[in-house]
Amino acid sequence: MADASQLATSLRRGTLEFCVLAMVETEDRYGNELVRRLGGEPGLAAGEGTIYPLLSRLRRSGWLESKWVESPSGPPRRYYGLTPGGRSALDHFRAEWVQFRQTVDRLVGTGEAA
Amino acid sequence: MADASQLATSLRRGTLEFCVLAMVETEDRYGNELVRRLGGEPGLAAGEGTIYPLLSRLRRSGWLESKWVESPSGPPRRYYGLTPGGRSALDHFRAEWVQFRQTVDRLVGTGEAA
DNA sequence: CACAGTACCTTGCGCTGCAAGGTAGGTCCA
DNA sequence: TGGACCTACCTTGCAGCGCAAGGTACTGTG
Repeated sequence: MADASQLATSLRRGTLEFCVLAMVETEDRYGNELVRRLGGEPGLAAGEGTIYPLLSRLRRSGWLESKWVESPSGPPRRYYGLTPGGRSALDHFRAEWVQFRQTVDRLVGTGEAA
Repeated sequence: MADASQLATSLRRGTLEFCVLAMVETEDRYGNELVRRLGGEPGLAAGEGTIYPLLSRLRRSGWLESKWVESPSGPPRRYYGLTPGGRSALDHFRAEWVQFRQTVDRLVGTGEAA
């Protein structure tokens, strides 16, 4: 039911989309680039089958906008950028995340007050 | 898609079960008690429809054990306690959580190190 | 006895992450 | 030219979890 990989998967839920928003906050990025970058993040690695549907959802939600850009070598890329709505959603998440993190730290005790 | 309540719901995913494990770590507790206690935790409030199936899953996983205890007033209660397997799962989660939390903090930037 | 309160559980749904499969354009080299 | 390989995009079907809503049963009170 919840072995090591399942654990990481469950933790990702609901957080991944905001990590993606944060990654395109300062600079436009394209799908495959995000897959590679997330692959290097411990606990957040996600494949194409996760990222592409996620990007589509965020686009439909009006949080991301995209534009096609020719690649210097290879097929064209769809670059994603943050919309004003996406920025405010990200800000909202940041506030919620801080509170959530504190609650979990206090409840499960990260080991400092055991 | 992901408004305020949806956001909190998604964050809960995968974390709630370990918060429950932590809550019965030092003392046996029963279902309704856990529902009430979680109700007071910001970002973790969960109803009966969430907690009871969760407790059943944890029991089937061998992480929790339960015993029926007569109540001084009202129907009997099913008290839950941590098994050795549950304790090791909780320890595993603690390690995973710290890493995950750090990754998210770094990626989305909680504002302190922006 | 009816009613309210406590405590347990189940059903059906929606959302999300994922593995697997599929399309198409570009590059390289023989 | 043609085939192999890479890049980059997207879709389908499945599984798990949280949840609202609905349901059962026991206890105490007026």
